[in-house]
Amino acid sequence: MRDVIIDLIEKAIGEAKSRGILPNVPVANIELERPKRKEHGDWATNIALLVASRASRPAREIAEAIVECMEKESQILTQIDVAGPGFINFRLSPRFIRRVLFEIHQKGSDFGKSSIGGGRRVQVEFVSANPVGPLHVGHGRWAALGDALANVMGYAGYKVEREFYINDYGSQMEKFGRSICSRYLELVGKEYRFPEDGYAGEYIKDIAKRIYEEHGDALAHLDERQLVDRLIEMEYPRMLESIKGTLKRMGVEFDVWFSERELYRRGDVDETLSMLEEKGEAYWHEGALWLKTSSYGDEKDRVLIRSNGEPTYFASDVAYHRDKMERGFDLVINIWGADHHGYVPRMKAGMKALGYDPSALEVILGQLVKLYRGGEPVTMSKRTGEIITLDELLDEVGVDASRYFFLQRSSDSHLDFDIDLAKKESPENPVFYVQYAHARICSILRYAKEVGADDSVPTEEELDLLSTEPEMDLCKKLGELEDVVEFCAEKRAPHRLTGYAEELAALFHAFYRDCRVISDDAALTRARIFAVKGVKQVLMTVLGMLGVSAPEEM
RNA sequence: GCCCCCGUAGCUCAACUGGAUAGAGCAACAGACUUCUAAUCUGUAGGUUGCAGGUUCGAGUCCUGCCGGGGGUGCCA
Repeated sequence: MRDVIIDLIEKAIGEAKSRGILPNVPVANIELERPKRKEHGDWATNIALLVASRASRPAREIAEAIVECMEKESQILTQIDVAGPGFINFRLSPRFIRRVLFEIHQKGSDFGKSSIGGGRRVQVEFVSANPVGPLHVGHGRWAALGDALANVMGYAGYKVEREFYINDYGSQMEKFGRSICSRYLELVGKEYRFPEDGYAGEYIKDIAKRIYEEHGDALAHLDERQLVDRLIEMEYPRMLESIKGTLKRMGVEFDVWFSERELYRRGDVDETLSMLEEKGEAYWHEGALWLKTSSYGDEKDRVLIRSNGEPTYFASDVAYHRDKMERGFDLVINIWGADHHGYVPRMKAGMKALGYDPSALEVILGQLVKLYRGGEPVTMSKRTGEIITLDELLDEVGVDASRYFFLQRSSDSHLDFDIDLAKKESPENPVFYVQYAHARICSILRYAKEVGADDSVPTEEELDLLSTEPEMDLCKKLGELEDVVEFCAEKRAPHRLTGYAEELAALFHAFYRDCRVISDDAALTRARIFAVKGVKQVLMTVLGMLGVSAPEEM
């Protein structure tokens, strides 16, 4: 659609130049946009304004010249106007607008797909929580975001893989083991100092209690090192399973669970580090191995191997990203919490040091989530007195509302999550508003079946009966899906999907009020059932990308 | 100190990356149920886009400097 009009404009400009009514100046890329105001038509371009400054002639004059030379394409366009300072506004023919319904009918769930991604292979790595504790609410936001982004990019023609990186190696694991060890020995009645930076959460005590119940004091004879290792090996897989369970419950499925240990086991870390050393990108200083990240835009060089011989998290991360690149992804997207923001230049520098294009790595930094209940911020769980876990939130407000709320805002602004609102089953709650539109459509279709209404595909002439404003608005909005998908994919901004869903739902509800679907007029009924089915399909598609269910009845 | 993000209606946010009269939802106020789901709809009101400059045909958007909020600035992850 867009391309067709752009093509017409290009031809018109060429024609105007050859007729000499347009000065022969270079013309920038033609941009078409959907005007905010209805009076400005269905599409508009500012090309005359851009040309005007180069040609030093009034923009309106340029615009007139372009319109003058435009073919009158009556099939698609009914009106071309010059407006305001020199915009050219296009109005689509009603028949063309309604045709979207045939397209939806034909393509089904493929309607809205775009090929803008060109089949490029993209990996989205997200959540990647340390398996040392339950997921918290912030992880929920990244889960919803990463999953929806992967969905929408898939729709936009990318080949997307979802990956979870498991930090099952190093100091976090050690801390986890020592924390449990301490709680366990406490139960056994042995003296053991709780690690200074250990995990203080109640869940650690629960784990220790369970171990005590299962094993009694049978483990207490082990020396500290053995015991900690034993506890790590026993408990981190369980924690990981529980994390997987929570994510699954949210409807998030990963293609790959990538283990940090595996990197070490395969020798990837050593190999990567010696490679960097050989290339002269890493050097030894004061007993530690440093990567020359400062020569690639980082503030200073970073340590890969500490002077105590232990590799840093950064070391395995460099190896990990090398592995990602070697797997042949064209683009790798990492979703990190905003507190990792200082880590971005370091990682990008790491990419350069390895010899990869740092623009193949994109990092989305997500801002934090604040929960509100009764207008008051909530930080702690009433039940446990600790940070609210994702599972608790899912218990309270459900998966649909959680996912929808997590996705409502741009990832780079703070999210205020109103628990009371998310639970409300009323139109103030956007999840219910959108889902209700879908349920209402299902109800209409059930009724249609009940009264034996003819729901066969209408002819184009019958579809012409959809001529009122609510009907046309609805069709126009349906036609925007592909644009929305492309925007969300290219800007990595799936939150715009929620806005689109709400707009579509609002137009449907307005249509519902003004246009009775099942009536005595068989042709009109056919046309309207067809329209309503189109809306249903698009709502399903959008809710599907958001990971929110589309209920048949509510 | 330096770096990054944010600041738009009472509240939560948009604004298609520089376009036309800055838009939605909620809350407020006034209306609409012989109806395919009123879990809905219609209307009214609400603004010096944090402040001050600058760039140009045109700025919420770009540049500079302030102010306020958040995050970062480890041989932590």
